[in-house]
Amino acid sequence: MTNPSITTDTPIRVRIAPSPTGDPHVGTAYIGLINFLYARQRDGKFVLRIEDTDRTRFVATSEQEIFNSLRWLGLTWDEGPDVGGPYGPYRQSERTDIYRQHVQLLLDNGTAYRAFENPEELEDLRKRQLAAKLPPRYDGAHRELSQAQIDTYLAEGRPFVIRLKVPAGQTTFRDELRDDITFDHNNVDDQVLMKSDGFPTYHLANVVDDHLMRITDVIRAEEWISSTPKHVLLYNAFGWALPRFWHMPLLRNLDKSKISKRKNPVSLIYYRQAGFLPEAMINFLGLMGGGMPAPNTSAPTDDAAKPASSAPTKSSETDIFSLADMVARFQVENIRLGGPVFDLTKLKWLNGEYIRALTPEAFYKSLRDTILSDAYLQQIAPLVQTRIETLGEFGNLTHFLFADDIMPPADVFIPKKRTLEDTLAFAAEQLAVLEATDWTHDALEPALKQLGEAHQWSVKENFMLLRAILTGSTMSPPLLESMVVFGKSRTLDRVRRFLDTQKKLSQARKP
RNA sequence: GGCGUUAUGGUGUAACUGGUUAACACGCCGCCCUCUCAAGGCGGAGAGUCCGGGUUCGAGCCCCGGUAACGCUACCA
Repeated sequence: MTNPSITTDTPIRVRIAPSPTGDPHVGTAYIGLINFLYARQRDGKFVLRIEDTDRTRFVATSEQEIFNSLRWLGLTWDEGPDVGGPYGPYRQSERTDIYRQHVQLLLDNGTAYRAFENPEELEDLRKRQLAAKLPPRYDGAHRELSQAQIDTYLAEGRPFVIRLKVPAGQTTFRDELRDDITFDHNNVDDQVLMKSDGFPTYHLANVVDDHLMRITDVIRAEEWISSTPKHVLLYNAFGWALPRFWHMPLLRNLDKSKISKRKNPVSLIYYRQAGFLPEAMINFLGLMGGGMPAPNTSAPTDDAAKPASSAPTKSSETDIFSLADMVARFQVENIRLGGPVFDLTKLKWLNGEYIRALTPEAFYKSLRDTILSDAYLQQIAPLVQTRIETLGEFGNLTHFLFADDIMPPADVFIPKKRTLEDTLAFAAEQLAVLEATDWTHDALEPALKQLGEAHQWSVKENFMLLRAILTGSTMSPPLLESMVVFGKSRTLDRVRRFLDTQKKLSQARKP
């Protein structure tokens, strides 16, 4: 009864499917790298698909930033929204008809059904279940509605979702890195496949697209393991062959939790703007989870006989390698499954190695392309023109835009009439507002002022605190303009680091 | 709570198909070099492989049972 698997001679096709909901994520780059390598090593195709089915979280600039960041790292794709390809469109928002047709198939063959509850009712159900200490999941109330009832609801124009009808039993699937994994269907929810707005959820879109795009290997993050049974059920419901599944470990914060912006910079834009070299970044990602054998271990078997008077292996031979090296030697099946900590300290060391390896010319060029680019300097110049009397003073006022270790002393950042605690609490509020605001002067100003009013902080106190955090001083070029120039990801990182450091300081003070 | 996954120094990894004193790198400490700081060189501390059983002449690798961490548990992906 199980579907035939993808056979070994099917041309390899893999994909990454990022969501344009914010800054491009290091996790996307990591999964992208593994997919890229897998395809390149097998003469396969690497597809980029944009999963923009969640209208509520959609960020307009995000897609382009995803393109830019992946290209910056050298992870180029063979098919995608911008380069086209034989299985397009590659943007899910442009494939809604396809999903609608396919979900109709499921409705027709009885593997899916309409459910007419609204979000409030579902939330209610959830709360009741939680209160009764039951696992929160859909109770299947509309699983077996009569045709008459359905028609009535439809005639009323009542909104509905389409859910997967999970049968009794269990599903076992093979994870290429872990062998068989079994889930009892008691633990698989009747997943929503089509939202009431007519857009599919990830689960439906992902299966339909992977099949239609002839994806042979689904290489994605471990967080998807729990929903794989739903996907398998969907493949079965359509009568399609299963792809191979490879679930990669999740990148972690220092405390081992899933990597998050609260605890670690995760934006690829941040890394680019903060002056990390793409070669170092991609190298570092290649270190995560292993999979990269030492250069001489996989040597042809013939000369394995000789003792190979093993000279101490230099770090430059084991930890430092290029994307091309990875294509040549990386082995996905050797990936270690423990979640690797994304350790900035080692990334910075690696980046330093790459910087030192540059010729003086190349080093100068990379400075001029990034931290000292014409574009950057041109944005900065107008901010200081009226504030300096000799050109030599340029650095006095702009040093914070070129430095990475800004930390204001307490007497600078705490307003006269505020306590340390209040100030830090307010700064945390500022961070939350900044995270949620478009990075333009016109959006930032009202957002910050509104926050100040809500907490009875004067504009002066409000802006001065932020100024202190960003510049380390109470005197600087105009705050909002400076923030815009400095960029969202680096500004947020600076505020987060400030809060983090202050938190550690106050903890150290307590005992 | 339920389900799933994972587990080697602080961190990233290595250890052939069970085989000897668990290796390399980052970080940390010390020394050398040096006008300073880096870089570089040399050296050091730091794990007995999550815990408890078992199989075996022999277990980080195999088996059983725990524990912990993480993930999922949405009309998000």
